Amino acid sequence: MSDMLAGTSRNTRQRAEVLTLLDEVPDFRTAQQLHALLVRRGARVGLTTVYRTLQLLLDAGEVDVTRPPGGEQLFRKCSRSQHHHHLVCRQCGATVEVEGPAVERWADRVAQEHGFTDVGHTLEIFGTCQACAGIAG
Amino acid sequence: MSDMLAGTSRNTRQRAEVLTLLDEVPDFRTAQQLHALLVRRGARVGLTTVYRTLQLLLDAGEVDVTRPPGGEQLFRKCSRSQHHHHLVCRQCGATVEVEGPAVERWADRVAQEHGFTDVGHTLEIFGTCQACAGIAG
DNA sequence: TTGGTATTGAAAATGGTTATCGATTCTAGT
DNA sequence: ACTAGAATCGATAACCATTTTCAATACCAA
Repeated sequence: MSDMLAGTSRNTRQRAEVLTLLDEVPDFRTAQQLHALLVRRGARVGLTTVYRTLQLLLDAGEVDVTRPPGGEQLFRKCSRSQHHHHLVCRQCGATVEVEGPAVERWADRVAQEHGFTDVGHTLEIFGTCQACAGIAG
Repeated sequence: MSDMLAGTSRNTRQRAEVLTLLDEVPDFRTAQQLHALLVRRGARVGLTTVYRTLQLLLDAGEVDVTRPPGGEQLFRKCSRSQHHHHLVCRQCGATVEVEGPAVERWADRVAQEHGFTDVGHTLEIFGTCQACAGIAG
């Protein structure tokens, strides 16, 4: 697992299980879904530990989180660590990483024009992917 | 209150109180904050009713909702009913309505290119407004 | 006015997420 | 290896925003 976390952290079996799973699942998933997947494959990891590890990975910038309108938090280990956004299927969580340099500039400019500082933004695109449209279309 | 809601709905005192308050508060507020404001001014409205009325107004497209990372839902009656986005102060909820036609087109094009249908997006800019920066800057 | 129905709201339930805390496990030092 | 000390685990309880329940009430058409 190398040094997934800085400072005083330990490489435990549980964290390795969560990291391995995240590498295998390409879609956005809830913490509870990830925990269920771990249990199903026989990995003995508590739900609490899944939440904690995801929070650690979030702080380390190793995973992304998004929250669809009316839904719970979704986690995903993205291929790129740089700033980007997502196109996410509402049904299955299938994800496409997208970049929008023009959007970044636009958001920063708008905020600056109104005297806002310490600016950040959230931008996610939600829809139904081709596979899910074919099933329940 | 006129016909704020279609179909079988009634013009109750409680709904009028919530609507009046929303017209007076220019910033994004949580349901609980709005309820507290109502109680403070002597309006006898239950928290449940505030939640329910906000949901009705949401369905009717009369109020907007946003959810800052790690926070609860924020509600606001916007001046324009057409699609737009917000620049919101993390501290006080001060809000600026903004439009980004280029962003809309970009989001729809990206989704279409990947075969997604029934597409929507969330885009909000969060920061610290000038007033709050002056207080705790 | 009156009857039927939508609405209210206090209280309880819900459900995702976080805190507790004793048991366990890793790591460094010897 | 052994041991001490700290980090981690995880079952359980707590948290808290939001929703549901359901009996009492308020609205409105006739």
